[in-house]
Amino acid sequence: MDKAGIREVAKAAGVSISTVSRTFAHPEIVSEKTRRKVMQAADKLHFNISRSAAALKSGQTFRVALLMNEEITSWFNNEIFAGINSIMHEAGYDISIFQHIDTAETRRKFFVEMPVRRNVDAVFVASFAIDDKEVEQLKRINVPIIGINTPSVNGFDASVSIDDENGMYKAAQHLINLGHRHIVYACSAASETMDSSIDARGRGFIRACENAAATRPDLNWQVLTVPRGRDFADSALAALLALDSFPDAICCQMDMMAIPLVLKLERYGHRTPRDYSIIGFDDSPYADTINLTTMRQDPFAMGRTAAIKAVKLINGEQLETPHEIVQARLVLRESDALYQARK
Amino acid sequence: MDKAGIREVAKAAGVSISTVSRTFAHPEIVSEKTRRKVMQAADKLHFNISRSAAALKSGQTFRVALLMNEEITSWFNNEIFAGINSIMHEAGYDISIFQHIDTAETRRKFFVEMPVRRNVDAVFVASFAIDDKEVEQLKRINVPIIGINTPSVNGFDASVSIDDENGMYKAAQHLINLGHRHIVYACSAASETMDSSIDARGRGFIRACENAAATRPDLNWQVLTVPRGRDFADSALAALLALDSFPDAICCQMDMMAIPLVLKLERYGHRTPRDYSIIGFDDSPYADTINLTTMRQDPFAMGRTAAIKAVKLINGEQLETPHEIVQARLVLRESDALYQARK
DNA sequence: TTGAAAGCGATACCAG
DNA sequence: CTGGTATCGCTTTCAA
Repeated sequence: MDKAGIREVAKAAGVSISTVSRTFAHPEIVSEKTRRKVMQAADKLHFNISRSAAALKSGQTFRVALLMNEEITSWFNNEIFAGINSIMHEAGYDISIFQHIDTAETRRKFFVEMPVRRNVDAVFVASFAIDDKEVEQLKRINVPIIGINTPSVNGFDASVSIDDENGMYKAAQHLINLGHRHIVYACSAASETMDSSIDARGRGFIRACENAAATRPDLNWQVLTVPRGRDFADSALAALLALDSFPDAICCQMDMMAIPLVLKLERYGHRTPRDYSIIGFDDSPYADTINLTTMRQDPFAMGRTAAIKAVKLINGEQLETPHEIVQARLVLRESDALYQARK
Repeated sequence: MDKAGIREVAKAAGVSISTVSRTFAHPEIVSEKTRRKVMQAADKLHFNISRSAAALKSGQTFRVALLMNEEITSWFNNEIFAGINSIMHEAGYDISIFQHIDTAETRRKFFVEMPVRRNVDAVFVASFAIDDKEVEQLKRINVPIIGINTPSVNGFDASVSIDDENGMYKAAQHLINLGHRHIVYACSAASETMDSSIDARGRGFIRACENAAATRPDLNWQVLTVPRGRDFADSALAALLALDSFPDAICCQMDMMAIPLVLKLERYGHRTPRDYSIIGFDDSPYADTINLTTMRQDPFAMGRTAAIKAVKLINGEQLETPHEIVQARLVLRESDALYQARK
């Protein structure tokens, strides 16, 4: 019943619609008196400005896309999203989320459909690589493309990534420096359909171990890969317990691997740091509660950084440093100790 | 350089813009041949339809608002959001998130600003109460208002809520049935500025205990309230350890209270279920990992349910059951056991 | 089945 | 500082 149009407000206030428009868009160039009149009328009529109309005129959509592999309910994705939103919401943008861009089918669907059906002012790609053809398709919509933790930065207008390789290198090095002899890297298998940024962590581990092996011939290290999926941690637990000898150090691809391991290994007589050292990656919830030594990254901050870049790009500004790399930081807690031979 | 307009597509395809529009909006009423021509031209020109223009015409904004107290990074809010998004995204809507509507100031700001600046087709209110005046203000924007876990359903067009009171009643009753003598309810203080749905849990606990006390005069129960904030779990831990006698059962307001407690109490010699029973509420991450008995709720499903209602409401449909209440379910794991007198 | 034309609601340029 | 007016890109009768 109440269609609070700009016109009726104009009429009620006794001014033109141009003036009403100005009152909202550029209040400073409208006379104090007129402004008050308009505002009063607007209030009385429960007038809301139409974003769609404003968007149409301006050519912007005030909407950005966020592409991610897996679900938004994962710790990482959620933090990224919250970080992006903390900037974009203030700036007047909403976020359109595209989840599970992780199978050939959903990817195809996305890259065909999204440019046509959704309109966005920028697109964020989180944690996975898109190939050249896909970049090409995205470019058609002619808006900035910002990468977050993308394995390659090719075709992106801006990006912020954590140095996964080096982060895990440091984690492994820490374990090596503690004197450990038998180190295993526990990780879930890489996806076959996509190149995920997390895969670089394994390479960091291997590099550290290979380096060390040169001067430490007694160093025994191995990569233990378990299938992806809901219970990758249980799979790793089982695989670990089935080893010829239990390792004295475990390097985990992520905290979500490490946390269940320290909790459950205890039931099998392996207690950290008494019996083995373990290190995680992420510093995600409960890492501090269980005193897990881990590599900290701050995806919320990365989301913010990416969003700030996006806003600048949208506004046509140039970026000083379009591509940023951040380092993970070792946070020492109590799941690691100097190597001691088992009695 | 490339302004892929509907007009140039029309020209390129040799048809009118009406036909181009129809090809996208109602493909079925366009002849096969024409449709192909149009699609081809559209492809070639990298044409993307403008949502803003479509929205303007249709009167919809294809955007909904989600109001929540606290942050979206909490487990509950994140699940709710993911649930809503799983439906709304498919239906073509994006979600505008308003966080921290939890102080007098932010609330005022929100209720004044959002109706004016943002346009939405529906608004979701998650986990807190809004007062009559605020409902009034929301109603001005004249769109459906859907509540999720709102203490009152007053003024809402639809809602889905968990029965917090009864859920916690059941949790407490379970502990009582186990024969426990000394039960404490560990919770963080209610917010002073808002009525949160979670507050009902405490009432459920109290009701169960008062009931039981009638026939069980030896039952010793108490409510242990700690300040809200980052380290409420540590506060509770300290408070628990400072009690005259350690309880034989702990009933927790939520898993995020229970999980750190079981983990940390162990260091002080209290092990569950050997020394005490403990029950959580939520069934949130790691509850299963540590074998926590808890009351399960499914916020993702609640988000979906709410979203489905919203879509119907937006489309002018009537709801069979606008207001739904769901029950939490006891999931038995291994943090509870029959009461046994301490040696 | 297709085309012409009238808006949807705001913006901004150009006069006054 | 304020008022007309063309315009943004699409949707939707109404005719043909």
